[in-house]
Amino acid sequence: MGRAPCCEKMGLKKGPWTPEEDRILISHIQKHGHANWRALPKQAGLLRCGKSCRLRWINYLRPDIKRGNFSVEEEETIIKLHEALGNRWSAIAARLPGRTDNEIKNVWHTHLKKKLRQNQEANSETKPQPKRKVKREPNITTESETTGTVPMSPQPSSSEVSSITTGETNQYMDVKGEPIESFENFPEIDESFWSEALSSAVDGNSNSTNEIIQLQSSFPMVEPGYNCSPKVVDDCMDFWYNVFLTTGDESTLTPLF
DNA sequence: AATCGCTCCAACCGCAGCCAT
DNA sequence: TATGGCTGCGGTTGGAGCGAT
Repeated sequence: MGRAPCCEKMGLKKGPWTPEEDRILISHIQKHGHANWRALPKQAGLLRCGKSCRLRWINYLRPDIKRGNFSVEEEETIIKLHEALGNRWSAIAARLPGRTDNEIKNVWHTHLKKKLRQNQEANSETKPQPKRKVKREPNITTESETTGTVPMSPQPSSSEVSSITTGETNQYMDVKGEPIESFENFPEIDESFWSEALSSAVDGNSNSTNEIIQLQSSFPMVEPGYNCSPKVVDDCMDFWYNVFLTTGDESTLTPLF
């Protein structure tokens, strides 16, 4: 795929915007809108690339931008949403009116990550591990801090899978109570399904949550055993728990019990 | 007053995905 | 189906600001 020439090759300006450039950009967008970012700087008479104009507008000049420090409520919302959605800054920003993805990303890296780590350290010293394991995004763990990699939907660890076994024997049972030796023929679900479903559920898209409900009714979890793979069961439970974390609606926890 | 080190944030870079042809 | 153009997104960086020494 061909790439557009970069600003320098085109003789365009980079770096901080001047008040005059801001004024020109605002004035042009107010008069003509921003249907075509690539054509905009030329039309407006700015020596900037479209990308730079778009970023300046979205992150700084837009009239609905909320300036100033984040409130405690906003920070808590970001933490909850990040736990549920991972590094999907634009998705998080969509739920915080007046805040941009760039701003949220910055506040996460400068304040919240640190704050969360301190909380986790404090909790691990004082509290025993909860029985119900919450799937956390790996970028808030010590490991990802060092690697910097952020997979969206981490595979459950062996300990997570074993959390739904029949206790001390570590043996999975089928609906008849017979031991399951292999999950080879059990249905599996693509990881992206869950992240998509969670986004939709949080957005209030009932079609998506209906899909999960149908999935659960196909694979009941309240039987003496499970007739789907442990991973599907675990993902179902994590899905509802993440919806609860994001929406705060306790009724979403009902399918867990 | 000068320097150093750290924090914060605006802006850039490169890639992925969508859409038109 | 393949290709090219464009936008949007997430990761990263550079430098201004500020406090400590």
